Amino acid sequence: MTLAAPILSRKTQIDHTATALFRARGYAATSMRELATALGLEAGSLYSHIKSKEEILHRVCFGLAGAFFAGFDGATADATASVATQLRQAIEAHVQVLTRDSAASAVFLHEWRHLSEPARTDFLALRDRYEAGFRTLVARGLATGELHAPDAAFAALTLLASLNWLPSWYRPDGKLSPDEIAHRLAEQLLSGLLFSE
Amino acid sequence: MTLAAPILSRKTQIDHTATALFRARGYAATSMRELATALGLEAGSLYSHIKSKEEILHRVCFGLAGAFFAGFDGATADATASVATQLRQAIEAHVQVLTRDSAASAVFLHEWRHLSEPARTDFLALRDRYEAGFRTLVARGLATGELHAPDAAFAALTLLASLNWLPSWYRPDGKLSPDEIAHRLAEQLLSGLLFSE
DNA sequence: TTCATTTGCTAACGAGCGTTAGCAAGTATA
DNA sequence: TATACTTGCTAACGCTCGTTAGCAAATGAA
Repeated sequence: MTLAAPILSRKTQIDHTATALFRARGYAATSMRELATALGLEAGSLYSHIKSKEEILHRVCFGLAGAFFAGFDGATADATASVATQLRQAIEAHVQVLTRDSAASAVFLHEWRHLSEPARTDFLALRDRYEAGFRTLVARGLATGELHAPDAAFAALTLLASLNWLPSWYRPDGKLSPDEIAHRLAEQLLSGLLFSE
Repeated sequence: MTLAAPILSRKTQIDHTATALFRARGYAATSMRELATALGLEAGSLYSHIKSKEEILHRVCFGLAGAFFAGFDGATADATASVATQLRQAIEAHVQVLTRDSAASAVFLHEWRHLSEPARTDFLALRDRYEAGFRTLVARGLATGELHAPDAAFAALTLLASLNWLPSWYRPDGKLSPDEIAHRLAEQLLSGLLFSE
């Protein structure tokens, strides 16, 4: 019997390290040689595990899209809940993904533009579909009278905007826990949408 | 007498075109040859007008910082106005800068990381000083009881986050005018901060 | 033991990068 | 007309880029 197998496969290690570098320096400004050095390898060795630099970016972007969708679906699964409750849970789920993997989130939010076609178009379609989920939720809230806003699309965009800036300042060792951040964000954003709190 | 001098100096044209490219492709992924081609020049010719690629980025980032400060100072000049009014005007001023020069704003918000030291540190200090202006305004509002929030710093950060996502989706030919956008954003964000509207 | 797989190395490729030097034409000033 | 400045060109520099080929050592399965 050998020692325990590595917890993470080499490929996964590459993805994680690359994500951190892409976040810190940007995709275009991160070289494969930097990435290899960060992993204690030579540049050429990376290609025993991956096919290309862009493949890593692709995996990170689409992987996180999946995480966001899973969170949203979970938050809105209970159709008997009020729209306000569903929206609050969707916000909290979104924030949980952002904080659980903030580096990947930053890449997801900012580096997707370096995907080449057709991946780039596919990605934007996915992102739009996700935003549409929030849009629809807000629109339903307006219809039932639970929420107030001049325009559902505008309100949904602003809401996601507040959330998506989070990876720019969130630090895992900050004084607020992810749950507290999620709760406060939901509170601050919804009390602007809800009739009298 | 010659014809009217060019409205924009060659240097300014370079800055504008570079800003658009930096926004669309990112600083690192924009080559000087691309920039030259977009201006109908050869790459080497750029250096009759500028000293380096980074010099352009520096001018864009610090120029916009100046614009943001000017807007904020104008919005908060009247010390007799209520804090809520000052904050609303500061939001509107911020949005006006973001919409008036949305490409430069996007560069300001996302590409500053490619500044090398010491410019990068100087830039971050400037940005923090600007955010502190909002932080202080919100804190004063909490003190006077005009605003409610669990934490001034957190509220200010969320507020700016909502605004700063704007260059990601704003289109000058969209259905909402900059003024309408500014007004709606201020309304949506403040009605979450103000006691009963 | 034999064979295939995994993992990593060295060396090199063609390409593109930011930038510079040196030159030439046009324009403004004297 | 002479002088200086502006603007732009061509050609090239040293460098770094992503990626590949070929080889070697270690590992696991048969």
